[in-house]
Amino acid sequence: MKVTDRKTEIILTAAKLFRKKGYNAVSMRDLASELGIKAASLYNHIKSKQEILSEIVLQVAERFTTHIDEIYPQEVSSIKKLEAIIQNHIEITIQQTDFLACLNNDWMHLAEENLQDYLKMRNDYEEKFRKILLDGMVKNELENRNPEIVIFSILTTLRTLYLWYSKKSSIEVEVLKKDLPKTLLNGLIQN
Amino acid sequence: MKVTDRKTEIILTAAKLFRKKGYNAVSMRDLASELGIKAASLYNHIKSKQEILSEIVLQVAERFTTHIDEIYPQEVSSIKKLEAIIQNHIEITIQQTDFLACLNNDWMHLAEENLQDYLKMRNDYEEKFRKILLDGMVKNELENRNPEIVIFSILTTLRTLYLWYSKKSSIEVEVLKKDLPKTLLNGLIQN
DNA sequence: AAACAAAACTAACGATTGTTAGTTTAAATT
DNA sequence: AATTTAAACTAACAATCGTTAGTTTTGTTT
Repeated sequence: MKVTDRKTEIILTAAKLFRKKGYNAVSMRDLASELGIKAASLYNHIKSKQEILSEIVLQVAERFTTHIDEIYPQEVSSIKKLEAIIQNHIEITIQQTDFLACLNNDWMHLAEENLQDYLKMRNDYEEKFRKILLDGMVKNELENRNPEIVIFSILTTLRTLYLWYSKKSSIEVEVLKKDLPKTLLNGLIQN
Repeated sequence: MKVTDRKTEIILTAAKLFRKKGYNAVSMRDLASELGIKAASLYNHIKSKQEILSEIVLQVAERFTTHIDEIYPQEVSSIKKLEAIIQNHIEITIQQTDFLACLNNDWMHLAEENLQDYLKMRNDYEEKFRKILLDGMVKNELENRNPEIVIFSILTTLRTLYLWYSKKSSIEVEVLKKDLPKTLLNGLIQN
């Protein structure tokens, strides 16, 4: 019984390289070389370069989907839900930094069916997020403001968290978990 | 005297394609075909594919640099400065959507010297932004919160504004100009 | 009409791409 | 020890890449 099988190892290494140089800039020979083998040997473990990308992107996308499906129907305030979503983004960012970067940068290089699966998950996620936010505004838990702008601002920050996290890892994760929800939800200007 | 010379036309078309598919996924033949000519003909106007990328990225980067260099030393509140910076991002987003997308997605494909120029401009920009923010916190114009998290959150939203803008152009630009600063600076939760 | 410049063309180059076929080595199972 | 399986290898393929050289077409200026 292997702790990590070769396919997983290939995908993890691919994610690291894709993140650094982008999907199209990483050749199968680059990837093989990083693993200390020849390019042809990769095909004993994976079907194609495209399969590697789809495993990376869809795995993370499913994790987001699963979480929001769990949070969405709960009987708590919209603020609590938003906080839970933010925490989840932070955790995925920490645990799957490279995968998340691939999802952000290279999803458009997914082939037809994989691309459609991804886009569906992404739309469903945004739709649930939107409903939570609108619900909070209706119940006066959140300020009434253009919801699309708020959605965009929060989701964009969460999606690109990995850019910042890998640069400033000196700051404690706990500080991030405490201060990011404040920044995103409570605002900035003194009052 | 030409209204738009051929080189400019090539660069504009390239930016459009780079944005959609990424720098590495767009071949010189793709670009030529989009312009109705053959790939070799492009080289009557440009030196290399790399030159196209650097013209796109560095042109936008210089525009940001110029603006913050103008705002930075002014004798106004830090809030006013931040508002001006946000307005500038919105304007560049509207006027140079494709260029901005290229800067965000493909800057890492710049070759050595171009890459260094870009990174220097980017660092200088962030440094000035940071100083404006810290100054505002010292003067109690802004809430005291982890500045790196705030910087990240605001800059990330501004940088990726183009993603949202091109999707939701139905919303008036004026709404964006009014609501985005509020969202980024005033926060969300009712009080 | 002749001369010139600009901008397109055809053809081809060497390098690199993802991938396949067939073979050999190493490890696990009988 | 013999057999089977897993995972590496070499070699090569057709396609595509950015780019160059040399030529022809087009449009403008003398």
